[in-house]
Amino acid sequence: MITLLWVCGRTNSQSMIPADKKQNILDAMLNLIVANGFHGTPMSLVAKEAGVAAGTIYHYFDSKEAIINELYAILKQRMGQALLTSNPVNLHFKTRFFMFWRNLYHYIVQNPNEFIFLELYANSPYISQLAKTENAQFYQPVIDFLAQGALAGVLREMDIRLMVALICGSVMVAAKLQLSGGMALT
Amino acid sequence: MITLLWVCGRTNSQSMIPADKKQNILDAMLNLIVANGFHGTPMSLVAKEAGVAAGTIYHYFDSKEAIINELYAILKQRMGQALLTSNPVNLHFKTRFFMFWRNLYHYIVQNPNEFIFLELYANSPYISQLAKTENAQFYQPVIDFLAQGALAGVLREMDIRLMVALICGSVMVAAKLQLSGGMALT
Amino acid sequence: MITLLWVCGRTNSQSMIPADKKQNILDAMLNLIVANGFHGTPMSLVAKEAGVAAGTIYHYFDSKEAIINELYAILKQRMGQALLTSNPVNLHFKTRFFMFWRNLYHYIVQNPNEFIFLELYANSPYISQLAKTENAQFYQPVIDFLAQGALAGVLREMDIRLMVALICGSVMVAAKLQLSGGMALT
Amino acid sequence: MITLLWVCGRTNSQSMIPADKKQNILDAMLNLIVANGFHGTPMSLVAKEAGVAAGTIYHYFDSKEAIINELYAILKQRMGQALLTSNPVNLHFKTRFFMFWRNLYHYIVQNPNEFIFLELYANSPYISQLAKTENAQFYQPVIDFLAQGALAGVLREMDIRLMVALICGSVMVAAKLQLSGGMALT
DNA sequence: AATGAATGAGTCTTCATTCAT
DNA sequence: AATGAATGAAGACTCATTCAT
Repeated sequence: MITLLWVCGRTNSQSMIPADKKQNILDAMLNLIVANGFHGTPMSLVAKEAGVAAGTIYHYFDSKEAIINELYAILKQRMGQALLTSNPVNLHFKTRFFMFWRNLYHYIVQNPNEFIFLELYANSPYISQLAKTENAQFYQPVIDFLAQGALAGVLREMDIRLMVALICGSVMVAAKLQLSGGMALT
Repeated sequence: MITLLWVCGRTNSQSMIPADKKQNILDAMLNLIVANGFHGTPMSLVAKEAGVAAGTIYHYFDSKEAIINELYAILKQRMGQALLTSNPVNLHFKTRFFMFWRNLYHYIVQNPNEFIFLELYANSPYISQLAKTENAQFYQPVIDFLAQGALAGVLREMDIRLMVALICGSVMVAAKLQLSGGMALT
Repeated sequence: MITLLWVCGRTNSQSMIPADKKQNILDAMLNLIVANGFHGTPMSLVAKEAGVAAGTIYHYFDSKEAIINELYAILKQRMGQALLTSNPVNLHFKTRFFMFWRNLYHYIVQNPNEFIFLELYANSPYISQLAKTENAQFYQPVIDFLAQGALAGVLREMDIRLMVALICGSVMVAAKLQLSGGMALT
Repeated sequence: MITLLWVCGRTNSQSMIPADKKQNILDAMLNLIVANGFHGTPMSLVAKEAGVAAGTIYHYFDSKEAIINELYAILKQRMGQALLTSNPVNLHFKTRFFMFWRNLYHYIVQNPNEFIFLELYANSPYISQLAKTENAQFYQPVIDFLAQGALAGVLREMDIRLMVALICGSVMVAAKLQLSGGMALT
């Protein structure tokens, strides 16, 4: 007997290729966490948003925390790449400085959810202290850049780390301001 | 016969005056939330840390959320007062500017838990949007100050809000840096 | 130093005589249980409604259940007396029959809360089975009356208990109908 | 080695088909509520009685109240159907009258728990007022029947609602009497 | 690989009762 | 006698994770 039922019975997820599923899970987790926070995001909701069954998630990830950690690793790298865009080493120092500032600013404004997640993650006691240590590498490209500038005498010999903090802090707050209020930066 | 022994014989919780209990609960909540996050802080743990029974907490607060909201209101006010310390209106503008910066910096470095809580709260989806709107008054003293400077021509006519953001952002990041690393600011 | 504060400080309950307090507690329990049910009536609410402190209740009663049981005993007796009003033994049988019906009907309509409480109590698994056995005495006057009628040949020799049930059932339902709907009985 | 033990080794709940589980939960709730009342029936006990885990209940129902409401809807319908058994419209009026009486009586005597639950529910402040309004449809078949009789002149033009109340009240009390005492009705 | 029903530990909260004052 | 703060055992419900299908 031939039946068409299995055709109709196929859910969306049955036709999804595995790579899509994993990506869908990560996307769902990102958006839900930004909207509701870590603990406001039950796995059942992630499953629904990703279009898979709850149990399926555990074929791709070991645990909820594992998803979040992987998500963090991916987004951290994406942000790092964004910082280096159009910023070759051979450019003038001042040019590169503004380029960093602009790149970070645009990344945040154009990918607010990713940035909000990174901040949530960095501030959250949810993650292990180990992960926080890695966090130091977060701004490594900027650190390298500024260290180079210091050697070249452009920057005073003050603590490079403080510079990084001041720059990044100002960019973040400026970007947040635009996101929340609608003020455009020139 | 007058004796002081009864003072020692009283159990911990019985000897606490009500004001102490409420304060202990707030303190316990603050420290636990900073250590473990909102959702990593069960009421049972707050009770144990505060030295009271679980049910006792509900004589002083309506709910877990009510404790957190009250804590936020208290800390927001404390931080606001810290900003205005030694910062009379009749001082020179530049002097006041640095005073703001120093006050905020010192407040954060000396009360890291309070500051971390305020940031957690401000970034958390846990709190209502209403509370977030009130949050705007957070930096009101700084806003007022800068607006005044703008009128006096010391500051360019750029958006005051951006200034506030840049200043506060830089202070926060600098303070965070000191807290995490041990770098002293001069 | 003379102070008037103690005058103002006196709460209502301080000036209450004990008999009043006990009565207030019973009244509060009755009305609250009718409105909210046994389990919807916390002792704290009874205390507030009665105008006494929570702990005070335990000077007059052993427990919540004890209050309810005492309340039941009182109301059962009041209803029994209402049934016998203007119903002397020497009246004509038929007259007495209608008098029972009327008395019960009026009692219910005029004291709906008391009647509702008696029904709640009788139907509730809250009370012990022991109390339910005593419940049989509930309609004892009516039973006695009907038994007498049976002997006199006015009533057929059918089960007196069935008669009681039929009469009481009809009265109750009729009274409930009036209470809920506004239909007057002639 | 082939063994049949795995059949026995299956736990109870795993071998249950979903329909059974839902039914078991409803059955457990019915019996426990009749025995202990609404508030004397914790979900943990329902779970144990139904042979499922506590959390499982919440796959089939939204809340404790939802179970109770669904139970009520089911039992109300069952009782309504019982009333109409062997009671076609074309029968003689008097015959139908007795049939109603007998049907209700037998339903109550044969399904005492169901009936007790229906009464508990109807009298309980546990349920919403909305549900109580629907309750009016409870005796709709009887109301319709009596209205028809009134038109036909068999019944005096007295309030149909009173009639319904009197009949139902008498049946209920008679049935209760039998259930409690062992008196048989002829 | 995919499902989703099932689990049960853990959460916030309520409340009858006690007891120091 | 009276107070009401304090207690802590339960209660309803959630949710990360497992596992038979």
